[in-house]
Amino acid sequence: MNLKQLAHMLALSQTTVSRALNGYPEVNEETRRRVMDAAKRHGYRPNPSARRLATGKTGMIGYVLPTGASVDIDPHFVEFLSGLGDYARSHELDLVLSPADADDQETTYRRIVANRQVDAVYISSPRPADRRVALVNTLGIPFIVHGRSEGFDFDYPFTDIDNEGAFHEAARLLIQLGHRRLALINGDDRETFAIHRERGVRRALAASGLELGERHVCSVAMTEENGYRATRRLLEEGDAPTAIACSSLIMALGVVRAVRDLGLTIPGDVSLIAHDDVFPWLRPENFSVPLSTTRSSIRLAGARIAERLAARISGLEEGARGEVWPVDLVVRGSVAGAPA
Amino acid sequence: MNLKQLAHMLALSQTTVSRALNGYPEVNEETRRRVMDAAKRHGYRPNPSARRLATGKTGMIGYVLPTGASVDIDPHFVEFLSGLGDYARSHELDLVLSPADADDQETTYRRIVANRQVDAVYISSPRPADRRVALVNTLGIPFIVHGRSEGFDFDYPFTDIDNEGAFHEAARLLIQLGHRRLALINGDDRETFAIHRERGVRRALAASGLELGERHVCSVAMTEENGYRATRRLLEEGDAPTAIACSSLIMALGVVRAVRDLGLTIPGDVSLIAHDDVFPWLRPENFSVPLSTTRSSIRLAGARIAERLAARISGLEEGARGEVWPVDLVVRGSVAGAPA
DNA sequence: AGAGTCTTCCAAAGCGCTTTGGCTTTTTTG
DNA sequence: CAAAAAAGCCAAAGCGCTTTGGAAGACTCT
Repeated sequence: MNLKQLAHMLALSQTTVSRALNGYPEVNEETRRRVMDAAKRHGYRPNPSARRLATGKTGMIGYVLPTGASVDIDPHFVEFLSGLGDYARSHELDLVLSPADADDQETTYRRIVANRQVDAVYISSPRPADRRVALVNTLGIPFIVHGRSEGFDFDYPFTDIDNEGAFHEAARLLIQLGHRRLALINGDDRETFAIHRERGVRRALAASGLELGERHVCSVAMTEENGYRATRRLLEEGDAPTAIACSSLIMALGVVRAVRDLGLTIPGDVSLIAHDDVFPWLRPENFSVPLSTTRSSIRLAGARIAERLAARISGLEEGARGEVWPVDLVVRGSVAGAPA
Repeated sequence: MNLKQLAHMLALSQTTVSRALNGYPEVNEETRRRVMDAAKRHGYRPNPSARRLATGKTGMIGYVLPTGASVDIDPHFVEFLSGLGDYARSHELDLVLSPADADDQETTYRRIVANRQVDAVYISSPRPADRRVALVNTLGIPFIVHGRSEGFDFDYPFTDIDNEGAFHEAARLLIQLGHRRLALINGDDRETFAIHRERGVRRALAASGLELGERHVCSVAMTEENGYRATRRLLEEGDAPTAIACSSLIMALGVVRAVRDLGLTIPGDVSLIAHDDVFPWLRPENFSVPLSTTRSSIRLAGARIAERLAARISGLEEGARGEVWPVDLVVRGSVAGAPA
């Protein structure tokens, strides 16, 4: 059942039927009702390919997925996706993932924009002066950044969490508990979130006249193994920290294992605070010692990003407003006063 | 730059240019070269929306993503996606995720087929007599199932791993080591993979005249917490098992924690074998006691599914061939002879 | 040399929708 | 009550591609 047939059986023109269906004003309400009714009765659904060719609208949002043999997609992604999908579903939006060579995403961005394959895109894991953000900004497609970039001469719309504030609070708590030597096991420090977290820790330390030792900060891919290695290194060298802030629950698994392997305890010898993105399958309260965390649901962020993208597509949202969500600091058993 | 313009500047008809570009035989090689050349020089890329309307081909593969507040997307998904994306990239395929109410995916399948939104779909986590498989089969869109369904009167194409064989081997090893009371901590037993794994364990036990006790098998969502709970329950009751087979590395984290909490050791008191889908961020060799596993890279499966989908789209693959991959049994420190 | 075959190209008809520009008919207005 | 404005509808022109059904010219064959 296409428009032509529907129009024919209603003895109306395609124009009128189309307008009736799309809510244009220049059609009699009585007629509109008839059309709507017939459309529903015959299960008429406009062909998206045709509509797309005519309008350029696709009803899809895009994400360029970096791939490659050595590229691992972050497990956070799936949780983000849950939120995004949840919102998108209720608004009949689909998500198209365009895989791209991790080292050349630009080509793919250009393609999906030139081809009008999606109505909007989002960008995640941005770095300072991220080229994707600049590119997408000039290409003129609606977008939202999940996280923040920095150092542009233009503003852009983003949704981020207060990484700096979160790690500032975490560090401040540890300092108040008497810790003097903190360490930070961070994610890839080319990404803004990691930079912000480090900044937060440093700021808290500085406020008490302390510093984050050169060797007390490390930046690695967020795997269990890396958490383990970093911790071993930290604790086996001289000047070992008495407290660790850690950027991910998965790395924290490795931290806990390393501490145990060294015959030390949490929080007796080492206090630990990790960032929790809220995975359903790994909860900080269930660690052998319940883990203190800075908590922010990445799933909620996904839903929010979808919401903003939808708003931008339909013109409800404009401008370059950035929003920064506060982060909870949840204290559990893994922190204690510094050992004497 | 569109076809019309290109044709005009070459003083050829759109027909000829189109055919030259798409490799039809009825065009002079010399002409084809000219066309190809000009196309490249001017960066001509056919508009996919238009092509799509004309041919019905989209260059996209689809996946219906079950969503809902209480629905958690499996973290395996992201790893599968890595593989899929990796292959898809090299073939200029995009993946469209259509979020659907987890309880009504049928509507979404019908929509994406009726609308011709994708050229093919894949289905994951199938159950016996899975309605999605039956539906997609009758709808006539090319598809591949990742995993297996059962109990149809038709065949369908799938790629699965030998879950039964893997768990059969695992159980057999444990039995050979003298274990008599095995337990299985399984995933959702409405899904085929879980059924197959249980079958594998039972078959191995039966071969030695043993059985899988009623209370020695549990089927839960694969979270750390559920692994923990299941293990506590198993080990605290009478008739506690001396060996555990576990369907996921994430649950195994909980198993290990529970064993430790009870003051027991692996493999001294309990042997443990878990299934490993090969996550880059959590490796069995890095468990406090290196974990024996049945191993199969879900990432490779993703790539394979993409490959088969591409083959089906282009007509290179037909029929309903199912392929079953063997699974490695990797023995590490977490298994030992049964305690006396 | 005329008939039949290829080879190579083209005009035009879709694909199914939206949107422009205009044409009636009805309603409002001075 | 005539003129102007508004309401309601339509034909047709896109959107940019593929594909059908020729047709012209070159080649082969008897």
